[in-house]
Amino acid sequence: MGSTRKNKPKIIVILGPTASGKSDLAVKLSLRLGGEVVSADSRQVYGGMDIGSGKITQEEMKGVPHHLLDVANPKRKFTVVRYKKLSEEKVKKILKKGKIPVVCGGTAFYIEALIDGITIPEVPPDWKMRKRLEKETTENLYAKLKKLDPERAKNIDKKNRRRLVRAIEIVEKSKEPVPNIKKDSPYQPLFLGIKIDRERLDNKIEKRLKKRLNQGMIEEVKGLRESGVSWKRLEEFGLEYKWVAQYLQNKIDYNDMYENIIKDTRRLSKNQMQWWKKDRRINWIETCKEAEKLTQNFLNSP
RNA sequence: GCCGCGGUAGCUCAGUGGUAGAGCGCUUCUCUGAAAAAGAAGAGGUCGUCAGUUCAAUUCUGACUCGCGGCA
Repeated sequence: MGSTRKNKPKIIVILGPTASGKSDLAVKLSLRLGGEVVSADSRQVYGGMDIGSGKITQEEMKGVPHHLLDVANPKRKFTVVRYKKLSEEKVKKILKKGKIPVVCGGTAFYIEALIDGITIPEVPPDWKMRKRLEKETTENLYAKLKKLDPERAKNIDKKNRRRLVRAIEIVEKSKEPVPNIKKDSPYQPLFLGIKIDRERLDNKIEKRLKKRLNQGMIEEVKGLRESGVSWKRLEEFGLEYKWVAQYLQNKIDYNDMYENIIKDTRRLSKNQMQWWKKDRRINWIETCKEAEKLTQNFLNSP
């Protein structure tokens, strides 16, 4: 394993909680070392969702190419598998040009799919089947899975309906048990995690929300609705889109919208950290200098 | 000053004559085509204070105290 590792292409990953300043760092590093940014953000893949998802602007890119932004239509569902496929293609192209891919984003699952090369069963979602299964009680779903695939039933979260439905879907469509998850990274990654204390992050979250509201975030959501994105769909995107959609439907007042966005964003940042805190590969950095130093050492090493 | 309503978990509030619950927050955790998604577990309360009735009071009674509203 150690010997093949050297042949793997180098890739840089910038991660961190929402509002921690990942995009800026990605641009800075890319300029310094000739990199191109591959976004890893489950909402920024959608066109038209700019302000609410905090998409980097043309100006902020400072000429650094950015990928995996605006590659999907918000009316349709985009999934990890699609992300994995598209991002792998982009990374390959960037490497071919002799540039360094800089993966940057807050969607841990997407990063894992790309960097760790996890295999996801080749069974596309069957929404009709899911709708049917949704009607069953959680206990029934679990019993059903236990019968179909006792192995998977052993370690699945028994009360998580969404997971149960997916597992049943895999078994029923593929006629085979859910395969064990496999991880096989095709890359040699350097993980840079942005370290920021709770209080400072909370301040940034609130400041950022105010900025987005000033930039016309509410108008953006209104525009999406007018272009045919349903309220239900908007609410699925969560956070800004969910609460602004409720506000626009007069379900909640402005203040509740504001507070709920703050609340959910804080919760999100905690959940993101939960995902990463056990990953020993991540270098937690506080300054740009540290990042540059680590990057340089990484690129100079064999 | 009088009348009314209220004081229960960090917050908003349920509730019961046999020492208590929910939602949110908080802590910890999971993660196999929705992942900013979907879930799990846990820690928090001498039920405003004092006294009375009672085998037993957070629950009934009284006084006090604090908050809110109304009348003076």
